[in-house]
Amino acid sequence: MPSVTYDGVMKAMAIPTNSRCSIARSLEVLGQKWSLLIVREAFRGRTRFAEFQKIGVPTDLLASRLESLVEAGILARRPYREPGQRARVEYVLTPVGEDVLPVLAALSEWGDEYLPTGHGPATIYVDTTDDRPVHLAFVDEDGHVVDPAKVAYRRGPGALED
Amino acid sequence: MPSVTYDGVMKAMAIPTNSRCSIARSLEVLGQKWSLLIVREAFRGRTRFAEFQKIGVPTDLLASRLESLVEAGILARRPYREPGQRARVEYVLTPVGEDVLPVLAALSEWGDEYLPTGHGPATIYVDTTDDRPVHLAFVDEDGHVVDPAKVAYRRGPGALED
DNA sequence: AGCTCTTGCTTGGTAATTCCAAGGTAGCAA
DNA sequence: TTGCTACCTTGGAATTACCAAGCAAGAGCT
Repeated sequence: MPSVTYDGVMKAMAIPTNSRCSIARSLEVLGQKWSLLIVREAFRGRTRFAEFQKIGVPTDLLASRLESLVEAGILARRPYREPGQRARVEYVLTPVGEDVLPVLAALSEWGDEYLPTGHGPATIYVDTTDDRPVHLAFVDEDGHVVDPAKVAYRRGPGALED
Repeated sequence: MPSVTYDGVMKAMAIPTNSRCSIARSLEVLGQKWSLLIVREAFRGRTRFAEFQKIGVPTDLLASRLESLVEAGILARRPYREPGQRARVEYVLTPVGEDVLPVLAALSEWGDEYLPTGHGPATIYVDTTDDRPVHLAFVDEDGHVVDPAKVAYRRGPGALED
């Protein structure tokens, strides 16, 4: 598993910003057009360039986004060779990439709630041990679910003035 | 509270896509540059144009994003008047907007984990009833926390053929 | 060897989006 | 009437995204 650091990503991507806000930092890699949809496809088991292409992303952007996602440690290039075929590379989720799932789930739940299609959710999240549906929630340190309306944003140790 | 529907948003925003994927639909409004950072500021209690400007968003984009967010029902325009001042409008989170918090929390937690600054998290999430920290987790229908590594993506009732 | 096919990208030109600096407007106070 | 402030517009340059076409490397076929 690659060691991914903020400075490392900034240096490699030549991004000038140095935001103290982790949302802003996350969005620098995940907030570009198509990035999260590519990660979504990776969660669906897609690994190859041609498979990712099916979602409609232009090929030049796909190449560029795959590079960024590999750079950020979300995807890893893995060589493979099918019998009688040439060696190729595929893109697989790393543990870092697997931890993006809550972001996808949060967007998914919000969209299903407030931008419904009338056909029901296209994707659901399940516990693979028993196939029962799960959903995102805020929990306290004891693992008890907390009413989201009671949850608020507070300044942490890394906050700057203002 | 405004009634926000997918078709309503699509019609109002003249967006041609009609994705079955709720992630893609959410990203049409929340995935534009600055949108989520503006919502983040709203959670920090910012309400006015000049306050939002401080995060560095160009004014023309800010005006445009505020309009989109109001259109999507995430923010609401509220007239106000300070003594001896003219009447103005401010932008406040609606219940729809408050439900975007898990998206911000998910991005925040991922960024703090994998793109750390070395100064600790700039923001934390707390239960306002007792000020204890909370975090996002997948829970099953009984409210029990599920190991995220065991959670997977499945096709739901609204999924199209592949 | 030569030809074709597929996958995984580049490249070149155009369209859309974002950025930046400047200006405009409405009301209030002097 | 002349500022002043908050909230935007506007024009134009820079960046980003899109689209069609092409290219390179290896495998299979003849």
